[in-house]
Amino acid sequence: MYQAPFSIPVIPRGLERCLVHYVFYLKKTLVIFQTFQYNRYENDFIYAYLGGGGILYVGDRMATISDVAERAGLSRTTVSRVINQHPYVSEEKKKLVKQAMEELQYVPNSNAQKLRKQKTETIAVYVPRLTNPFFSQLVETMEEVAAEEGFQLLFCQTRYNKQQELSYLQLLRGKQIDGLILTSMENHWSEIEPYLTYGPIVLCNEYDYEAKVPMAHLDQVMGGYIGTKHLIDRGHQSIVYCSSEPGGSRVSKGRQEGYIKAMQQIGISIKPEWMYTDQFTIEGGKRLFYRLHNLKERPTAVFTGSDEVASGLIFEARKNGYRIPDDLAVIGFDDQPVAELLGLTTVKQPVHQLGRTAMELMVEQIQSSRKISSNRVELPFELIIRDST
Amino acid sequence: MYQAPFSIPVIPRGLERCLVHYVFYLKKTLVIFQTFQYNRYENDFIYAYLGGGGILYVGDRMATISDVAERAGLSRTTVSRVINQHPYVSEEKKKLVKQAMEELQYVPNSNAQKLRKQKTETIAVYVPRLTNPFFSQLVETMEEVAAEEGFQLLFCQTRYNKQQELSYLQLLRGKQIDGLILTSMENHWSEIEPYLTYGPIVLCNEYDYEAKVPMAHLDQVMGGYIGTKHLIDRGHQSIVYCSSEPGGSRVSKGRQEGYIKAMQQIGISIKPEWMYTDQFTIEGGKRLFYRLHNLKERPTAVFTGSDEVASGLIFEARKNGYRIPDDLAVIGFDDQPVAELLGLTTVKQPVHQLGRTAMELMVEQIQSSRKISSNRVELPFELIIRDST
DNA sequence: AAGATTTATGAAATCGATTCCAATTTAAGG
DNA sequence: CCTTAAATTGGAATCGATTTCATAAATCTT
Repeated sequence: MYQAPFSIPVIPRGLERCLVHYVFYLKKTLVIFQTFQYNRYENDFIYAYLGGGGILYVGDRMATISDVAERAGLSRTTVSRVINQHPYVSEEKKKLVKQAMEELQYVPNSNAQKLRKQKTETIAVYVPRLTNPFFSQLVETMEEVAAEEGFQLLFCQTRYNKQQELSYLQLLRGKQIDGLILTSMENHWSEIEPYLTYGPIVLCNEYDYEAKVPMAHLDQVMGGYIGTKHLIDRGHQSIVYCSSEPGGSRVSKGRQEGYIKAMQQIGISIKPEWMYTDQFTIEGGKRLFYRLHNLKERPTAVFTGSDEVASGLIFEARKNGYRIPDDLAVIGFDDQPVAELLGLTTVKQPVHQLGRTAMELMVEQIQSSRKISSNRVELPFELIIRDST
Repeated sequence: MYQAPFSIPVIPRGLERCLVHYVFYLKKTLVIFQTFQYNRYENDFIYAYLGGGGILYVGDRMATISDVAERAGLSRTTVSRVINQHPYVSEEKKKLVKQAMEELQYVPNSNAQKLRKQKTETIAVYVPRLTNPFFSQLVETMEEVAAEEGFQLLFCQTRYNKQQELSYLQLLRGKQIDGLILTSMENHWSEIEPYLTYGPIVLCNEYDYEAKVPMAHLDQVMGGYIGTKHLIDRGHQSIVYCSSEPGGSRVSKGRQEGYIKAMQQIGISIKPEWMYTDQFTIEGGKRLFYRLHNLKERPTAVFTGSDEVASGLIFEARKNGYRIPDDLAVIGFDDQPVAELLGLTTVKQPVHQLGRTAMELMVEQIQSSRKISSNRVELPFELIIRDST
């Protein structure tokens, strides 16, 4: 190993960074060797800069509460009291502190606050994927409500992945978030329940009657029923069901139950080739069309679990000369913006209300310390009839 | 004030919570008075429970690194080394530590880590609003890349609000995030630049040639030009321009510039009533239709700054008996999923690549300590011709 | 075999806030 | 004017981790 031909002074902590930055700024190469073993891995003093350009911002050390206290000639305690709006601080000192904060451009280090206060003012939202307009609307609303209430939103996509979902649950244990909203559930509730010890969980859209937690959702059985019933009322008998969500989600199970209920009510026995549960995108809708198209006995109507699937299906059907709804009636789900544009009959979900309610339940939960209630809010569906049925 | 008829023992910190929880569990009412004045506001000992029900989870105290150290019969330092995968820990002790962590279900408190390490592994993304599919796609991709790289995503909507945007910038100063990605900019760059001292900022979609920060964006002038040129090539002369973003954004300015360039190239002088800059939703597209419909001299083609506006416009036009593109040609922007469904000609933005590039630039920026480069990545547009022109 | 490295470990300091506890001053009550 | 309660203030402990610094044991070098 290279042996420096001169003795190297110990560089005080903090200074070494500045040195490197300065040399970087001068566009020179700097190599500092220090032989103390611990430097090797804990704070690597060996730097080499090998070219390039750009402007370097070496930030000043951020002002801390101690700086403010010193400048104001008061104790940290008093400054903290001003920050947190405690009573029992005289107007006079309050003004001194505020001025010092202003002058130093002081902003409290939120990690220190979180550590000490043991709360984070952050709520995580788990969504399978964001590009589904249903979920992006949900998240948009939730962010709005959270912001109103002074909370931040940590955003996670589970990508319909069980393992991903479980790994994100660790955020609760690591005290990184105050609470968790699940908009879908890949794992069984019993897998998730233990995490309640570490903080509140709220279900939104997704639901489970076993779970003793607040939830905002819709009666999916009713949703499936309403949609199917509408198709039946239009005179259809051979109706295909295609759900939007994979896995063992209650949501899709409920919808399917509603479909079956409606069909049985008029005494139609359901053929196995009428059930599809693996499509949940526009592309999925297109694929669905070809599957149906190739059936010996083609259905006359399709109940889809999302407007995305419905639009893909209609798109591909039209391309193949089908007239909608005469050759094939299609009903969607959600009432996404695209539904209006395409004249799609659909079962409307009150997304805004859903998101708002869930977030409000969460905030309430957090603010009422650790009391866990199982407040269940069920919102109504609405059938929007357009031209596709 | 109520005077307790007996002396009340001082309740040790920590126990009081448990007491309350236990009494709650028993569904009794408990009132604890303590007369020490400080309790009044700093930690309120006065509880009263007045009914209700539910299950109470009184979490165990979370295991800390000290607990792990004690159980393993080692020091905190060694445990920390195992957590952070430092070398110089013998296999034997490593196993001891891992076992202790397992047994205690230990998860490090991330706030303590952030405080000590002075980094948060969290990146904030500012988006004007999420329900615009362009932005939701962007965020989806960014979250994916961030997750790959081990970062979390804090999600903020600025709602096209200058003040909101500035207030969110404080997150950087409060060390709550390692970096910030802006997908739109309400404020002038000079307002934002000072915050660079506190951490890296990356521009995505939005851009500003003055800003010496990494950015991933598209040549919006070219985008505006390509779209307009296409309409001109189709034989149109009276072309209305409608941009998707309000405010002084470079993006819309650039696009407008491209439009003007294309028009001037063939010697058409632009009428003031051909320029609209305040519509950016489906509803906005509908409104736009009526404005155009009421003009004495109706245009034959419209260049819109987003597929949303374009679809609203087409929807309303068709409702009023227009044939597209014969009576009115419309070109969109973005190539959102809806464009294909509606057969909308559009200027496609490579959203995935845009989001991925921006996030990669950010991660690189964070990992290369504080070196600030002005790496600018410009991605290409693509014209997608369908049936609306 | 002596000196120089490398490996391995832990006690104590530190990150930047809040909370506890004690002490002092001011106001209210009788 | 004395007693009691309320209003102020600050020093030290604490939150739960990482990093510094010191020191000892094992391994190389020559």
